[in-house]
Amino acid sequence: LKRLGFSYDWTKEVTTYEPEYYRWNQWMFTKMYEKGLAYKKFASVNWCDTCNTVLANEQAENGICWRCESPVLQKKLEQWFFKITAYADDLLKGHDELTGNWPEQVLTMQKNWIGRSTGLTVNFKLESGADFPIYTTRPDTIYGVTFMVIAPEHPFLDSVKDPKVKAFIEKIKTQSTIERTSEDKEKEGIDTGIKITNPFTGEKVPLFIGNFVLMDYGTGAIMAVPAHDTRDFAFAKKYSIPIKLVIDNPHTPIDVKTMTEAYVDEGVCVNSGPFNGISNKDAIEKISDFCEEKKYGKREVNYRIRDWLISRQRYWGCPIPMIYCDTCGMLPVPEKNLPVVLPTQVDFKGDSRSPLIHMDEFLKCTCPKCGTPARRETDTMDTFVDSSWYYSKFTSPGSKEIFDTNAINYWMPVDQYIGGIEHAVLHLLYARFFSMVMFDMGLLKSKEPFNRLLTQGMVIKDGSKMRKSKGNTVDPDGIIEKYGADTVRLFMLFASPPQKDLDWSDKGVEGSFRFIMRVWRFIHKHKNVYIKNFKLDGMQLSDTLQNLRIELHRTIKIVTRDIEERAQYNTAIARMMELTNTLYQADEKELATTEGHQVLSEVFSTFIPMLAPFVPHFAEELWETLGNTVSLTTAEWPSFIEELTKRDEIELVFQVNGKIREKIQVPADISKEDMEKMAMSSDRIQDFIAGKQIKKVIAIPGKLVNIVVV
RNA sequence: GCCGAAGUGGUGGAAUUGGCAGACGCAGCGGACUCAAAAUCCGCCGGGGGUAACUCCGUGAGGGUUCAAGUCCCUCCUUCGGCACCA
Repeated sequence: LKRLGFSYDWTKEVTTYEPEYYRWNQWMFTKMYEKGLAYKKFASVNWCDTCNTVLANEQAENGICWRCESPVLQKKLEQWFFKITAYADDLLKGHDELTGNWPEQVLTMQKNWIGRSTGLTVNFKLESGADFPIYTTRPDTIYGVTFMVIAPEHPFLDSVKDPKVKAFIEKIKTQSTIERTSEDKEKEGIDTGIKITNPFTGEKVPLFIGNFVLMDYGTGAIMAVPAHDTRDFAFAKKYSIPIKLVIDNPHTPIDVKTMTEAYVDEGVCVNSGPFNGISNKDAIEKISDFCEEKKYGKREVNYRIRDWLISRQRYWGCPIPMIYCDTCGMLPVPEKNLPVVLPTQVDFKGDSRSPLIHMDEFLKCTCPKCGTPARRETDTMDTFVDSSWYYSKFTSPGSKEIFDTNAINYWMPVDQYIGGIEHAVLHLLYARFFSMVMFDMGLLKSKEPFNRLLTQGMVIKDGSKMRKSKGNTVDPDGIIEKYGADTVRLFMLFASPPQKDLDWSDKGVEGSFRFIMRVWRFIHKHKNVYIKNFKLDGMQLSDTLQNLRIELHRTIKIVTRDIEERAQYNTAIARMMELTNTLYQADEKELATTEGHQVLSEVFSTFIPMLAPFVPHFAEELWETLGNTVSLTTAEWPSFIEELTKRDEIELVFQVNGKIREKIQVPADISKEDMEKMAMSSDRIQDFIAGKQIKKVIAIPGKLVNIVVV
């Protein structure tokens, strides 16, 4: 990083493994515990056997551990969670603010991950008269229910006696996540013999256990409408369950007997009691109203996102600051006793458990309430907790409180954040959640942590992402040795826009080196003409010099926009290469005049600062060569004169029927009428329109004239 | 299956709101300089036809809108990414 000349402010460095940093993790945790945003629950969780720890949903990618790529199992364990679901709506609403400044792709991924759906929770009835609640987003199909399905893990099934049913439940429970969600997942189920009553129709339908119903979404049980749901249809066919049509295709009526797949499109309600004849779209609202009036159930919002499981059975991490007392129960460590320091003198026993469990000096403590012996929580926090708020700690790394108020209000939110797309539903979601929690605690003045986000592409080498663990990295030292650090910087920025993936190749690195050397030679050749306080006001310039000035100001404008607004550095560099080409093509005799010296002085005093962010060492050296004594790092970014970004003459294009037939040079301020006249009087245009009828003439000022003939 | 992004010369990639497709590089070809080479400077560089002026075609494929489409709309193909029994 140092050889490449990156400008980090190391006085703001923070280190997440230092107790002085992670004490604030613990402080945040206790605050969140007080607010009910951190809680412990016994739940089925993702477990990685290789890492010997649980994982968050976001970290169990397709049933594979994100760190070691081994299959994830489900285990029932008591674990700590952050209640990110309480912020699901805020996280979604915040997207409005981010639209345009965050890549659409990231917003979409987060939106899908949060997975908000609106529907109806309906209480079906057991024979005992007790409620059997289900969740549906398709109230319009409720008259078509022919069976019900419940998740194998559902506690409702604990009382089931039938040995065949019990055996089925055990079989499904032992399957791994991958087995249960594999590609050729066959829907499997068994009839419990229990009958459930549909409050809308009074019909009694069988209750099945199904491997495809998820315990932790909705109520863990569903109503099944085979006529209008693909999964229900397949299940009904397999177990010979009746199918009842309640939405008909208004164009070609459906015959239930000959149906080969569920009808999932829009249509008209049939067999639906009072709702017959209306469109199913209207029926969604009408049936929901009816349901609420009759007190069968109520409208509800559900989310796909799960609470963030943050406990880890890893030793290396920030200890969760909780104490267990036999008399007082579970208590957070009081603020004055923070941080709970992770012991670094540890003895790894070689078993799968955290060494903290064997360390009495860590484990044993006194209850902060009653003073009797108690023990500490031995789980540590997910490392993603550290990175969920570090950006705000950068504002005041040494502060006694979590943040220095003035500093945090000055710096936050982050103007420009940069990261990989792989963090779309991991770090970027967690960081937004934390930022919102900190906002609600009054720590931050903005809800969103990052105003603008740029997701840079991956660097690909030999077909896969360049990474240390793959061993396909390219060391820049070789190229630095040969061409210098600035060439490496320039080349990488010039190769492609930062958002795009880049297939690494050093082909073309010569071009960047050549450009730098071209600039070097030109400036050294003319360094003696440089006037510090040049004065171009009121000077009459020759066409060549005026043109050079215009090119300069256009370049400043474009480069400024490419950096500030577009983050497209390759085109900024291309533009500076063009300016260099113009300099080389300028008449040496004209450059040697007094006016020429003035113009060159303007060029040098703006071009070099423009180069500085790309090639800082090189620019600094040239700057000094010109006799400047103050470093470029404190120089102002060059400004441009808008008037000088406009050319006096422009090239006008004449088209006949959309095809270019002639190009001519005209004054830039030519009127629309004159443009048309010139086009009409052109000999070449006349050749093309002679004897034809002119239908239309389109003139776009400053651009072209198109004559439409038939 | 659903959602999203992308597809432009030999090659990396350009192209404000629809307005000259291929900027700027790399590779290649030619010229100048040199005893020669390197470096440098200058020029050419999508395809077909034509001696030439010029002309026709061309942004994954096929349609459409428009005076005008790489850009907008529809259908499809390919690649990459995300979600994936979410009821």
